[in-house]
Amino acid sequence: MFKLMIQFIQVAKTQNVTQAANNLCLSQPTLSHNMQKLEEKLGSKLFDRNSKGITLTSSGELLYEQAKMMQNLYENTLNKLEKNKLRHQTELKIGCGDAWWHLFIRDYVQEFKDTYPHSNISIDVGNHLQLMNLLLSDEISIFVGHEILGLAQYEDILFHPLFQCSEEVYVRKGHPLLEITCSNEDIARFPSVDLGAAKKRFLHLVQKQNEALNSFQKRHYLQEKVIYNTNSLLTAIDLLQNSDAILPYPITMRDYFDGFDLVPLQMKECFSKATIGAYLHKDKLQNKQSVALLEQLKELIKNNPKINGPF
DNA sequence: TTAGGAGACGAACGGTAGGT
DNA sequence: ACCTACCGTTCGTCTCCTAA
Repeated sequence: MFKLMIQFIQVAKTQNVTQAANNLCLSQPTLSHNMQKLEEKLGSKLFDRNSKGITLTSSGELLYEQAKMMQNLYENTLNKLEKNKLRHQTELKIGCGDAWWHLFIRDYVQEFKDTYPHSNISIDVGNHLQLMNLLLSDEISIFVGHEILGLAQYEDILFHPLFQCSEEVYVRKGHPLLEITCSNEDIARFPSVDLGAAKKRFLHLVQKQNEALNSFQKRHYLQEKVIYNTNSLLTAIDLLQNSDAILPYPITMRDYFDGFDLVPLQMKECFSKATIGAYLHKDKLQNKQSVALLEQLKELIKNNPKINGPF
């Protein structure tokens, strides 16, 4: 029926079956036959036929107006479907921790927006466990975060290392620890703000550093340790500003924290070093878009002065 | 694999206007 | 009145697709 309508529009437009047939790449008899079939299907006479050619009847005029509207609607629908397809084909679904958002993911998203202005963008910022859940349920196609041993040991997940990053310990201005050069034992006496996965890393580190202490001291310390648990960076900042709590966080966030009057402690030794990389499904490695995304991230890291060289 | 239907084509045909 | 050109219709045949 739709094909007949397209042919009808052409005939009505040219008021000439032969010319319309040429335009449609059909033979004139075929088109003539099809117009009769259309009249039969609709039960209305659409053309007045005479030796000079054809003219539209009032029913033909009415159908012509409606058919043009149908054609416009159809073309708009095709257009929208195409745009929708494109939006989903190029859709960016990425996850990261707050630190990596500020360090380079934000720049990547900006580039993506410029390249694909009509594409959907979905960014999840959170801790590793949340992001891993999103990755496993295909809500995001990739996420950037610390390497956590064991986290990528799911059968279908790969960790692709990108660079190494040192951590510092941030506190409010005027914090008592700012007067000294701190050891890990010094900072362990203060409450720590735990941003999701940071909790596990920190406890692991504290336990490791205290292996030399006797078991009584160790138990005593761990029991007394106060932890402010949150999954929001802004809440963590608020907690730091209004308490003596400490926050271990990547060195690349120093400028950002400075804007909130938070400063790093002077440490006797490097507090911690982590490998930062991209987690993605193994099967996504066959996907051109995912591979391109990984390459673009590597390029951004290479050109980012705040990152001390790629991994 | 095959039969039936749909769609397309070329050839032939019919009707009419305009020129001679 | 006849011829020619133009336009649409009808008919027979072929090809391709689909369902059994």
